[in-house]
Amino acid sequence: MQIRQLHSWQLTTAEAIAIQEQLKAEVATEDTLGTVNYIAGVDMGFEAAGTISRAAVAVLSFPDLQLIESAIALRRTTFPYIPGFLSFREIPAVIDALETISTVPDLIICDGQGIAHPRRFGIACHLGVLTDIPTIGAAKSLLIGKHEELAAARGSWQPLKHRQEIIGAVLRSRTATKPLYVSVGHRVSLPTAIDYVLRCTPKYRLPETTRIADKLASNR
DNA sequence: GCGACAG
DNA sequence: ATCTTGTCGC
Repeated sequence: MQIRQLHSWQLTTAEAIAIQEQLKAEVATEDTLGTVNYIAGVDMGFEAAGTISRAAVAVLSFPDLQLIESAIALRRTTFPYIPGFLSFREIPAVIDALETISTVPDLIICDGQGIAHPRRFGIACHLGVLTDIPTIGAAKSLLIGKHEELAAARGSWQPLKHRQEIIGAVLRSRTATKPLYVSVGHRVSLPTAIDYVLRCTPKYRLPETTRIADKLASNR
């Protein structure tokens, strides 16, 4: 698939902030997804002391969650890890991998935040705006926001709030395990995002999509 | 100025 | 993310 090149990736943090502030206006928070037959998971791994980025994309059928196609892309790492700027470090290699797949996904679940971000433009939003494919942010830990205590049962969730705003949901994808931080990426509402994440976690805490992409990205 | 801080 | 073995618990 082809992905539009909206900007350079060789940036200072000040320039990155300007891009986030500009592109967040293109993020769609409502549902505009069609029939979902394929869901992709994307994840990153690093080699050579972090100098090489390894992106993995796994396209699974939905709702049966069977691996249909996968791709891996290696690329020199050019941006450091700075909380709030994850997309500038990971998306270049992810795009390389996405460009080689033939099964265009109807939905992408990202390993990181969507609008649950200081400027409401986490990696899931960024990838969504660039590809114009519906995306969901499903992170393993918190970036920003506060929430009430969460019940232990799978399926229970609490709104994640930041400055009077609901920016996502803290979701128990598996009973008695640490929750997932789910937020809107692009073209998917929060209730729909929660629903897809639950339907992609029939057995483990992490979505099957990211679990498979994770294995591909880590060489083992 | 002091902490918090996706992967 | 990555460095790393065994071990506790359902």
